[in-house]
Amino acid sequence: MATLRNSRQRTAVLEELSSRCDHPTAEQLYLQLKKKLPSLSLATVYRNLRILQQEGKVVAILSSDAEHFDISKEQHYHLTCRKCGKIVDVQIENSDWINSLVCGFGGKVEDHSLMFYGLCPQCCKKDGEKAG
Amino acid sequence: MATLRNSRQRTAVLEELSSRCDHPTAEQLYLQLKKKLPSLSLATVYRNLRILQQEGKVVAILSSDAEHFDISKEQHYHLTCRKCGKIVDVQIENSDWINSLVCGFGGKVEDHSLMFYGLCPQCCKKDGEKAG
DNA sequence: GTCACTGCAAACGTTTTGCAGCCAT
DNA sequence: ATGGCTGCAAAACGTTTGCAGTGAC
Repeated sequence: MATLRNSRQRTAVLEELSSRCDHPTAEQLYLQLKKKLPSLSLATVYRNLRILQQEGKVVAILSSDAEHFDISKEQHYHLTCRKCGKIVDVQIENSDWINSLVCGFGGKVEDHSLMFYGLCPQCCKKDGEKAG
Repeated sequence: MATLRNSRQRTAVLEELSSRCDHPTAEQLYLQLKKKLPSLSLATVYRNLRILQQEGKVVAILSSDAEHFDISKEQHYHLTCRKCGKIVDVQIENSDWINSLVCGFGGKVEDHSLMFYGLCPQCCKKDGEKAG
């Protein structure tokens, strides 16, 4: 791989992603960043996200609508709210253990990706109020 | 929802999917089915896959290349081989536990989707031969 | 006869790519 | 000055939709 340079755009993508706690799509990221870098192009956002992904600094979250992105901090997972559609972080106990749940398999399990579905804390609270 | 009819095309999609142990994309399914139903259209395959998905007879598998499909049999998971790209079935112990692994979360966990990554049995065997 | 379904083609939204010029090293 | 990077525009990709005609009930 060629030696990477530090472009203002790549730095901005990584900083913006680090400062947000939602998990934006490339376009959401682009719309926000365009306010500070008006000449920014969506293609540049995509290119940098792919580069940062290869570097291991960013992880992609597959979703049925579009790909979402997250900075890769310590091990954690995501839950997609079936009501408001938001993707929120969740913590898990014993995540190391998940790969070893696979049984009777002749191959090799190295990694996994896990998405939860349900209600985010906000929507869950609203649901409780309505029911109560 | 309107009353469903039994079309030759929908039956064929479900049968083909049941008879295969790989997890084809809509297009792979289409190419195979076109041999028996030459007038078949890719749009019809997509439409029927969505209908069967809503009926709960088919499940979609999100992947970075394209959506893959599987008949919904008893609970099982998938592993994507990082060498040959195939998606293979894996069995898991105690899959009911997975939702309850989430801790300190104010929302509600109802479901999850889990994809493993590693080597399929075939590629794992080849790797062993090369190393040994 | 009704209306769910089909094939076709065109449209859609997301992501990638080719290119000429730009800017960090 | 090299060549990784940018913006732009066009293309490519997987998937969906509108429509007129067809076929299951």
